[in-house]
Amino acid sequence: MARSCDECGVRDRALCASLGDDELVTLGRLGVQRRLARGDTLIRAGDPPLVCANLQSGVMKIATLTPAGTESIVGLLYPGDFIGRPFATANEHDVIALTDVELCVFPRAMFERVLADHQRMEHLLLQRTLAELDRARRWLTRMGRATAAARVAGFLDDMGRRLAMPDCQRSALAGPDSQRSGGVARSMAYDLPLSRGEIADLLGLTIETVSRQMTRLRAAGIIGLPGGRGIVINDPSALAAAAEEYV
Amino acid sequence: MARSCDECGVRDRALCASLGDDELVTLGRLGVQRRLARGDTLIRAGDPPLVCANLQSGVMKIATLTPAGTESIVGLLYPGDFIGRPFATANEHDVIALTDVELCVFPRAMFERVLADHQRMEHLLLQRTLAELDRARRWLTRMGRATAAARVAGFLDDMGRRLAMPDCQRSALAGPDSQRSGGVARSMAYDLPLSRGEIADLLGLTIETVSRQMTRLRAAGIIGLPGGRGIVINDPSALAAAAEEYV
DNA sequence: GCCGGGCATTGATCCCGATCAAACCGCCCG
DNA sequence: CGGGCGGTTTGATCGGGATCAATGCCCGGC
Repeated sequence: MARSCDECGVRDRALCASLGDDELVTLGRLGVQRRLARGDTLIRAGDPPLVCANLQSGVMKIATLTPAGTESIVGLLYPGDFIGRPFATANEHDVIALTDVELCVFPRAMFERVLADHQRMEHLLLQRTLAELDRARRWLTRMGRATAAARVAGFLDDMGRRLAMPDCQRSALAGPDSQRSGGVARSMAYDLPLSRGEIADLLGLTIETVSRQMTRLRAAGIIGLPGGRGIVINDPSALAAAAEEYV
Repeated sequence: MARSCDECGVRDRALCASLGDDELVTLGRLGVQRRLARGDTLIRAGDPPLVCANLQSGVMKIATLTPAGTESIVGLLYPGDFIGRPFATANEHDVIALTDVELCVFPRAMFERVLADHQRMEHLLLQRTLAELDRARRWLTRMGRATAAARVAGFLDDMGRRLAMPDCQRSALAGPDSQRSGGVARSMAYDLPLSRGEIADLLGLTIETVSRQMTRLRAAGIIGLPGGRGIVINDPSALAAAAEEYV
């Protein structure tokens, strides 16, 4: 666990990238390092928003309990991502660790003051939030019209791309063992941070359907399932194509 | 159509609410008033983002064409809403008029400069974007797990609430003929700005299913369908309850 | 009036994914 | 080594919503 911001693995990827070294010292004093174990809850829906945070390592989920009691996952958080809902009166969603995670946590009121004082940081947060909104809306069209096969393929594709990004290399997960080179997607392997049940919650499917679609993709030679949560993407372009199967 | 910002119906509801009267004059010179007819496209997915705008009256949709060619609607825009995607290199979605609309349009680069100069406006945009993200995520859980009945009920409920808000009173739509008073929801009537097909695109259903669910709600006495696009909500609390039918 | 076209409703049937049910597979612990 | 337990896979059946098809309704043009 990083002692100071200098050692922070996401120093130039998180919102803090908008700060100079001197400002960072000030912010560093406000934030406290925290570890959460897999399954721990950082933020609970309905509670007043007490904290904001930067995710340093691991993966978290943004989720809600539906009236029927099943959980719906509406987003995932990766290293470097900002967590929390400044300016709100209540949290809309739970934020829960999918793996063991490391966080840099700030009291919300204090964080809002920092935002007001550092226009570049507020600006960066705006850009990210706009991008996140686009991403949520892309997800929305997938939830609206994609078949079960396309949802699973799209999920595996997205996850592969995300975990291939540099800031996930040093995370608790097994790193991808190969990379995209020269625009051509090469095969890669990684461990899913989610259980089958969580994937089902994310995709609006059941565990059984997720499992069946995965075995279909394996039977087609597109992916390998070495056991546990391991995934091998043998044919990334076929996977991407499978993700386009819309109604 | 308003000649100046003073006459603008959404002056204190749009992003401009963050500006003083003097600043408003400057901004007013940058913006140009535009009318669009029902069905006209303001922004096309894939194009570089040339414009931002404030919606003054009418309703618009944010939509994408799926690989299969059907349209998926990922959001609606009402009077006072901000339109556009500053800081992006390409538009992710189409923005299309559902009714005749009035807009106040700005060149994007110019609008970005205004944001940089007016921290309060950028702040307001951030707050709205965060709220919009929450709304998109709430929608996401509905798309993931709600039954067809709950989707339709939820849509009618949301639309009723939105059109009951003050800034829609003077729009091209028939205004609601009664209001919620003292926290108790009263019956109301309005005209839907969307066709059955558009509702289907929004909810990830087919036209036939939307139609059937509406007749079910009418048969239950919860709503009335006076013809055309008219909607009468007889029993708002029953409608809200029907919107909670999740898997 | 009468026709024609666009949208909405209603009906019949089909199919994908949910549900119910039963193995199967590590993995930890005795 | 056996047994139990959580998670995953596989199988059989069911049902909600899609699909295919026909009819109805409204409105505008002539």
